[in-house]
This record gives sequence, structure tokens and C-alpha cells, in this order.
Amino acid sequence: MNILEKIANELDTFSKSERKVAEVILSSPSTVIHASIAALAKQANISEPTVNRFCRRLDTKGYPDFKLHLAQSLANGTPYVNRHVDENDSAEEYTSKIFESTMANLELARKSLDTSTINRSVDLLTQANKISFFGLGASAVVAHDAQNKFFRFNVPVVYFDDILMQRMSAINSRQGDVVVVISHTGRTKSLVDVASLARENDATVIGITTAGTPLAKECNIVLSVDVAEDTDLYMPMASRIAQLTLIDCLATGFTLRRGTKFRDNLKKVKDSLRSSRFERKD
Amino acid sequence: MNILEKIANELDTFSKSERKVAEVILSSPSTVIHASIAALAKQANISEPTVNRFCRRLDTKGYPDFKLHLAQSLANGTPYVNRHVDENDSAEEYTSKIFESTMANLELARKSLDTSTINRSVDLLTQANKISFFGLGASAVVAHDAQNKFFRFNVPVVYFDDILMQRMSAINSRQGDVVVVISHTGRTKSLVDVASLARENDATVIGITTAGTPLAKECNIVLSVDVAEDTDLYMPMASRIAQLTLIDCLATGFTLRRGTKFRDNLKKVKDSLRSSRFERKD
DNA sequence: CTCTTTAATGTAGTAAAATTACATAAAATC
DNA sequence: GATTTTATGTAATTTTACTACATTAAAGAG
Repeated sequence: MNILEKIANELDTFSKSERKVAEVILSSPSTVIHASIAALAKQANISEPTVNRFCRRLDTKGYPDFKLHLAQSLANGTPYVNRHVDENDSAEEYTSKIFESTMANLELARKSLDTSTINRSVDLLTQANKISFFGLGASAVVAHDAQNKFFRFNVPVVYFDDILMQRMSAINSRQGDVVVVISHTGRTKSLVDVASLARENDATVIGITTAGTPLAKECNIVLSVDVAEDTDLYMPMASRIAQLTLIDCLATGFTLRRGTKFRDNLKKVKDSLRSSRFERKD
Repeated sequence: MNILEKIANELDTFSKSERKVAEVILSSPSTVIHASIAALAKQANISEPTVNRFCRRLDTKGYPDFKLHLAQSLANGTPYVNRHVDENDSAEEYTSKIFESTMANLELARKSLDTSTINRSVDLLTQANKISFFGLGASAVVAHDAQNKFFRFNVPVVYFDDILMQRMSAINSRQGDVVVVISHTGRTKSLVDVASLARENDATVIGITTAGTPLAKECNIVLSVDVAEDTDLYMPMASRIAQLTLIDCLATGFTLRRGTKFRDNLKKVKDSLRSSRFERKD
């Protein structure tokens, strides 16, 4: 609970002197956070230890700690939460809600991610002869993005959002190839099949999906991304953003593993685009 | 401005020792607010007065005052800041940094977005006879995602990441069509051409790009998304996430504008996928 | 009402934390 | 390579917070 509210609540459990301090604090908390214990004691016409005792009574370590709590109360923190868009929301409102829930979900996803698994995946990706990214629907977008990133690394990389191409590609895979299968639900039959086909052909299968799903069971490694389901809008939103950010992590891990020289190469790739662009005038 | 963001922003104006303090603070701000100046100095391997000077440089009265500001920043929503990935980062570290900068950039993007422009764009999209999404490279991914979303709305929607198809499609557009052109830099020549062609053919052109760029000048409406440039890694990361979230907003605005009955339809679309999936057992 | 007990508050001293002044080292400039 | 400027550290000082103890006020028992 907010410490200011707490003071207001417990006002009648305080002793006479403590109440004096409370009054001063409640009347201008923003002044108090910049005052020393002596200044506050003087303003409330009580002694310094009384202020100190007052702070302890409120479950803080002492006066400085109390001021910290007070400062936080004043900043009226609204942490990002998953607020659902409402029927009558204005553009302002639904924009805020969407951005905030996206952030809240990224936070969630980050906490659920296992970095050692990311590390192992990066290992496999750097050693791969060929990398394939498969997804359907919203996850196709993620696969598409992954291709765009890994393509820059000058490694053989393909992406398919077509079931038949995915199957053919999976059947043609071999030891040393890495197949990344992306599906939030982890229940899309054809993708589960593709994962299983790829494994039968000795490819390493990395799944970007939810843990415990049929797809997860077919994979060598599962990168599970937990997000709150966006059930209200009937289309994938936060899940794919989390997946894309995970792709960023894999790509970044890849470049770090490859060392400095490799990154100079990336710069070249970027620079090669220059002639297709209008010059910057500033 | 939030003091954490400020530290992150001014990171390169700091001296060697000051940067050490900054790193420690950024990596776990919530610990710092409970630490004494001596403890912080020790952790950063520098002397106490250096910490003090660091605090003053950030326009605070001294260390205790600095902690107060820090506490407020932490309460104030995001402790997320844009930290660059470092050469020797572990998987744990770069994952955190990437997720956090993505969140920080989403926050930035949200602030820079003009909701009335979003509202106008939604107006145009709901009234459009046909919607086209064009992008190249990383922005092609965004266009791809947009198609995936708007397709569910049962409106004529196309997406191209092929210059020729984009041109042909632009030339065939007409009054009442909406063309959404996506480019973070806003300087990709062929996309600027496409925007211009579409306008010559009386289509309405919405640009998802940075304000003031050549592309922005060719558009009827510009949805500008400001993010800190991710110059260090030579590939687009945060910018496309912000663009995708903007697409979510447009799609959400679209469904809200269309009313309840329309959303029942969305549910049908989602349900139609069921037979392609394994049943959930729980 | 007075004595005893308990709780509340204050005083003075102590410890800890932050800051200052100065010295030294490192970097930048000539 | 010398000189100036800037950055950093050491040690002393000051400020701030806290502790132990003393005093006072309040509550309860006879």
C-alpha cells in the first residue's frame, strides 16, 4: 500500500506526538522528502527520535528509508498492466492500452524466458549448415522477420509460410541443419508434423512455442514464451511481439558469438542499402 | 525527464568512472536506492566523491537527493531504458537489455504518436474499398503482419514486398483505395515512388514512417513513430516492434468502429482454425 | 487521591553517512 | 616532452540519523 494512504489510515492509532508528525507530512509531503529529520522534528514541534520512531512504526528502516517510500508514493506509480480495450474507448484510450499491455507482456515474457536455453539455441544456430524458419498465420510474420535478420549474417537461411514447402524442406533436411518452428498455440497440426519430419531427418528442431504443447514435445529445444492470452480481440497481438523480441535476442547472440570482424560485415550489408535511399540532408 | 532515462541518454557524456557508477545504477536501480554512497562506490570500484559528483552532474543536490529522484523514477512506471548490448554480455545480459530497450522504445513511440492521426487513419481504413500494405526489408514484415490482421476483417487487402508488384498495384489504385506505405527511414527511393504513384491515381496514402522524410512528404497522412535509432547492431529492432504495435492499434480501432456484430465475425474467423489444431486437453 | 507501573517523549552522546578541501594522477593541448 | 586541464582519490569535516538513557506524562491499583 501507498505509504501516504497508510499514514492517513492509521492516524488514530498514533500517539499525540506521532500524530503531529503525521499532520505535517500529510499536509505537504513533497516538502518533507527534501527535509532532514531535524527540520521535520522542528516543524512538528517534537524531538528527532520521535520522528524516527514514527518511521519505524510504519515498517520502514528509518527516516531515510521512509523518505524513499514517500517519494515513491508521490510519484503515483501506475505500472504497466494488461488492460482490455473497451467498446467505447477513444483512439487515445485504446492506443495507450495496447501499448501498455504490449509492454506488460514483454515484461512477462522476459521473466519466463530461460536464458540458458537461449544460449544453447545460439550455439546451435551458429553451428548450423542451414537454418529454416517455419510459421503460419501470425507466426509466419515472425518467421519472415527471422529470415530478414539471419539473412544478413550470410548463412543459408530460408523461410516458408506454405505448408507444402515446409514439408518438402523438412524432408530434405539433414544432420547439422537447424529448423525453427514457430507457433504460439503449439497445436497447429501441420507444423507439428513438419517438426516431426525434420527430426526424423536428423535436423535439430528449435520450437518457439508454449511449453507442454504437442509442438513442444516434438522439438529438441523449446524456447517458451509466456504471455497473457489476448482473448478479447480474436487476433494475435502480444504473443508475436514477444516472439519477435526473442528473435532479436537470438540474432544478437549470434552476432556476439561470431566476434568483431563479423559485425564489420553487418555494417557492410547495411551500407549496401545506401544507394537505394535518398540522402539525408542534415 | 525520468532520471533513469537521463542517465541512459547521457551515458556517453560521462567520464570513465562516472560510467561505472551509471552501469551499476542502471543494472539494478532498486538496489541502489537502499544503498549508502559508500556501498555504491565500492560496487562500482570508484571513490565516494565520484559518486557524489555523478549525482550533481545529474542536477541533484547530492546523493540522498539523487536516491529520491531514483525512487520516483522507479515508481513512475518504467524502469526501462535503452541500454546497448556489449561485446562481452552473457545471454542473460543481452536478453534483458534487448527486452528492456524494446519496452523503453515502445514507451517513447507511444508518447510520440498522435492519436488524432490514428483516429483519422482508422476512419479512412474503415471506408476504404481496398487496402494495400507496402514495405521492404524489415518493413515488409510489418506489412505482412498488417495483411494478416486486416485480412480477418473480410475487406479486400493486399500486401507486397516486391517492388514491381507494388508499382503495378499502385498504378491500378483509384479513389477510395487506401495505400499504407511502411518505411522506418522514409528514404527508400522505390517506396517513395510507389507512394507518389498511388497518389497520382487518387488513392489515399498513409505513411508509417518518420516525420519530415521524403516519404512523409508524399503521404496524405503520416503516422510517425519515434524510436531511438538502434545504430549499434546494424539491423532494425525496436523500430519494427513499434510499427507492429501501431498496426495493432489501427486494427483495434477498425474493429471498434465496426461495432459488436463485426466482432462476432472475428470470432468465427478464429474458430474456423480449430479443425487445423490439436484439441486442448485441459 | 497517592503510589506504582507503564507508556511516551526528550536530551545528550555516538555512530554513520555525506560532503568538502586538497592532493595526486591521468589526459589533453601546445 | 612540458604544461595545462580534467578526472579521481584520500583524508578531514560536517551533517544527519540513531541509540541509550533519563525524564515526564498517563493509566491503573489500593
